[in-house]
Amino acid sequence: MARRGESIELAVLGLLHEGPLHGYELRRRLNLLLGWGLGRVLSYGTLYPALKKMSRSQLISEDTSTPAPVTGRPRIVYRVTDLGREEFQRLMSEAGPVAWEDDTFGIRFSFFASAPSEIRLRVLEGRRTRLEERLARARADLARTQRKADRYASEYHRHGVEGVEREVRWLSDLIAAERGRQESRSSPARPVPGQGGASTTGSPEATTG
Amino acid sequence: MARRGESIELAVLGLLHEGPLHGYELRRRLNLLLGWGLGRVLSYGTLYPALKKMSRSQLISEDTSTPAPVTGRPRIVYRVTDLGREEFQRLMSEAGPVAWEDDTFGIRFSFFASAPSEIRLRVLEGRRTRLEERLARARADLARTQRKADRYASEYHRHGVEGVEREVRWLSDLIAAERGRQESRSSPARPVPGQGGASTTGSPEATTG
DNA sequence: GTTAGCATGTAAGGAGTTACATGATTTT
DNA sequence: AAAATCATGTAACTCCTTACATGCTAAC
Repeated sequence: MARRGESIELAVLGLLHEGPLHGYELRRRLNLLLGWGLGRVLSYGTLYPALKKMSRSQLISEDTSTPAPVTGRPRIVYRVTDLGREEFQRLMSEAGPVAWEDDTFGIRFSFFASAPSEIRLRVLEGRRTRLEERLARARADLARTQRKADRYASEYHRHGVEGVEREVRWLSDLIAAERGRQESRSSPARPVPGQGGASTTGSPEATTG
Repeated sequence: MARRGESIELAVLGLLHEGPLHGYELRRRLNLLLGWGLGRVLSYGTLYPALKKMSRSQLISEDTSTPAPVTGRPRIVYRVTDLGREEFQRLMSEAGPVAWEDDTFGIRFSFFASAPSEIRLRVLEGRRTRLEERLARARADLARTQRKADRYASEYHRHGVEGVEREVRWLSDLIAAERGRQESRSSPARPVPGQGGASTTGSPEATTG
């Protein structure tokens, strides 16, 4: 399982929810958004074929009407279709392990504003549980191999474990905040900054499970 | 240029320095050693072809003499050759950017015990510089997009930056320890900080600006 | 007048995954 | 009797990267 391919798809869908974009700008945003921004960058060799594929499966539409402002070339502007919006909600609601994997979690989290609170909470809690399971295993490994493993190897292991512990604390804070927001639902004094762009408050499918 | 391909090669070479191993056991150690241990595991579809390739290029040798103890199958025991040892030292000494990439850094660090202090220091400092460059860029991005980015996206960004800052502090501690070890060469056996137990020094003040 | 940024793509290939194939032994 | 662990491999596939191809405009 653990489809990696969905990561770009989800990210593109999420970005296009805020408004239409062309490939070049999409890539720039993607690089900022994803871990790509730190170090690695997404190549055109990945992006453009992915866009073509999504276009073929009707998740997004191509619009060549607006000519490029800088160059004279037919700049292609992409928009989410209704099918794309459906798919986005489906992907965001995905409750299975895929939602807690390292690579897709970051993307999901970044687009939390476009998902209902129940789903946010479910993804956050699932992620935390997953990390705690890992921690248990990792700590067991550490204790078991500490005697024979050399200093550097076990120091690296220890550092990794500490990093996961830090993320668990972060998740716990977020979960608490999310719960607080859910409880005070009756008084919408502090809504999630939905950014106006996509006013698709209609039928978020809520929870599927 | 086979940048990523070196990670398994280096890890196998490093593990075999401690003694001969067969594929199955090698994979188990690799999973503990690398980030693979947390979550993902290395598949046989990667390992065995990689071993064959290394065998062809004389970095390791196959030994089918010892029969499998459990099954009757011809268990293949791998050993580092002299050429493999040379290659290992060469890879460990690699001062270029490859040595600071996320994926190869962890492996290099885990095998620091097999490298001289100068190389350890060089790799640690290179890594820290690289991370600090990233931080500068990431913080600039954060400041620039903070206005328009929504809460969740920027929170994720912030969390990532904080994680990198944490790693920089970790590296600085290690570098200081390494320098201390270099200066007092006559009296060795100064341990790497953090050996004594789970002393999580997570101070809440993490941001520097 | 050359570098940098805008803008869209294709071709070749690397690295790794899943699924498949085989079969023995130990544990449940 | 079934399941897990030991043990080695191959084939097909996916995702992504690098290098290439094209050409226009703004800035230095």
